[in-house]
Amino acid sequence: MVKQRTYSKYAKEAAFLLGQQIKLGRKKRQWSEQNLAVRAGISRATLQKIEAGEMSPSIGLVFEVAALVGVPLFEQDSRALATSIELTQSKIALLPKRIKNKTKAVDDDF
Amino acid sequence: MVKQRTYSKYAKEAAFLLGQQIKLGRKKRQWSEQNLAVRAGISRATLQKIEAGEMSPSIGLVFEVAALVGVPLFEQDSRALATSIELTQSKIALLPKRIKNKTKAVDDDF
DNA sequence: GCCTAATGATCAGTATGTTGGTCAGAAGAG
DNA sequence: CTCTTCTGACCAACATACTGATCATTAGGC
Repeated sequence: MVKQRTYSKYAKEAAFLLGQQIKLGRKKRQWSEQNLAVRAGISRATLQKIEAGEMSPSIGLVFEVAALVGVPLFEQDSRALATSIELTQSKIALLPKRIKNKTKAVDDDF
Repeated sequence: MVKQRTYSKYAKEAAFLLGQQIKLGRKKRQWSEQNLAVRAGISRATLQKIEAGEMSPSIGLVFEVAALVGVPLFEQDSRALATSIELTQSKIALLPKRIKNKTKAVDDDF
């Protein structure tokens, strides 16, 4: 039995772009797939899925590989991540702890 | 038997930040966990892992949820993704198709 | 204060990811 | 041209994610 999950175009493109950037980063470092796979502690088969931009690999493995080849996640400066986390958490703290049954779209957006 | 995989600090922070941003985006839209889970077509248990920034969920589910609540992935402008993909692919095309056994770090970086 | 529903947590079963192996084809070095 | 090994693709076995359910706690509407 198949589950046949569907993904939005945006999510698919983002995953694909991330995979391409990882492949680019690997090549710039002149690492073979096998080489990078060993460094990341994963199998070559999984690395191939990641670079192909498939949706199935775990986010942990993808981010780990991205970090290894120097693909910037969110922030250009890696030290800025912690700052962004704090900022985001403080924003969450300003909102009510629970959402009551509104289902209305307020959409303040970012 | 446990596998006990380890992740770099950078990868863990990135995943955590993404989870926090998703939680923030959900609250801004005043959607309950259940509400967002249904929209994304996933279980609430999985959504909780995603928002907690755990490394195990698949990148497809994480990106899909992020897209739903409007968290920007890579580019602020969602239309820019396709452009970035092309740009990255053209960069890859400039590099040799195969990496020969060097293992040297050239590190052109980004 | 009461009552409803959101959240946080855990569980067993099923679906799926991940691995290690293998194979064919071909790019690149000499 | 020759030889090495990188890449792309596929497989069965095992590890793990995902689900749907349930329970306790408690925030927030009235």
